[in-house]
Amino acid sequence: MASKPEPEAPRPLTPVELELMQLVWKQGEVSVADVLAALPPERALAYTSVSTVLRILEQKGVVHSRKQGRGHLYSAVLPREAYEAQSVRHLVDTLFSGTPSALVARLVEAVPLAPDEVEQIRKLLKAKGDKR
Amino acid sequence: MASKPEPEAPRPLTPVELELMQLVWKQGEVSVADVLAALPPERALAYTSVSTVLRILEQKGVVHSRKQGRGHLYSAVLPREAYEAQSVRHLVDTLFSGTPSALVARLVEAVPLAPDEVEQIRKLLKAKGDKR
DNA sequence: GACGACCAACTAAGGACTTAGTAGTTTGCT
DNA sequence: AGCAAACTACTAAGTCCTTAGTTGGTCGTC
Repeated sequence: MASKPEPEAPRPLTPVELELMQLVWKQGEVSVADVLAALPPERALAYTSVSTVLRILEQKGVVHSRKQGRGHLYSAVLPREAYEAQSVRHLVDTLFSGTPSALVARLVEAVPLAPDEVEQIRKLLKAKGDKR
Repeated sequence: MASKPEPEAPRPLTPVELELMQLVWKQGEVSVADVLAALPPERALAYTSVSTVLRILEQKGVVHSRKQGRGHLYSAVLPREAYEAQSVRHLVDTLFSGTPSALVARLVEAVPLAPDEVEQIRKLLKAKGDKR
């Protein structure tokens, strides 16, 4: 059978995994050294730690690696947008009983919104509203 | 000094903790048996497991307990709205570089929005926009 | 062809999370 | 007062997460 490739348990990324993924998403294809260099100076992880986390991310199917010279180059399999979508959905489902407007309600009251942010959101809705 | 009561490390709730908190928030003041009874039938946790998690939540300062008859009654210290706000802020900060509209953009494209949901959100924005 | 630098895989240790058992205490009832 | 049921605190086992060391392989250079 095996008709569907199985989205393979979209488990949320752990904090460190997310931290490194941010850099992978930003840079496209990276070596361990690249990631290490891109980390803020106060975040002094060991080379082997970064290497281990990247390997775990590969096991989880979040990144892919190809051999290059001495080492490997890692690149994202899971696009950033997909992970963002998955995270938002998860939050709506677990905390806002599946009601997106409840999330937005909390957002506008809990986060200081600049006027242009409000305008931005309004445009998004307009586009959505018109499209149906 | 001790001028501020310290929001005492708003660490995110773990999955089980959140699951039980949903029931505490819904029911107001609950015993272990209440929580156990409110769990869906397919979620067969042992009495002692629920008891343990509630005790942990108390240690973390998320709930408060008072003695009542044989056992304890637990009630939320952290209001649901506060936790919702904290969660949304966390998501905006970690994944959307502090840009709320980016979250909403992802939301409207990733979650199927009913027309009245769109209308709901629009009203929220209107209220916000007018207020400034 | 050997050496030094770089790199990956394995391993490990400490902590947190989940689940639940055991043992001992409290309570209500007879 | 004594017993059974209910309840709590302690404890523990298994898993995952985070961090990093060790070991052994690979590559470019002399």
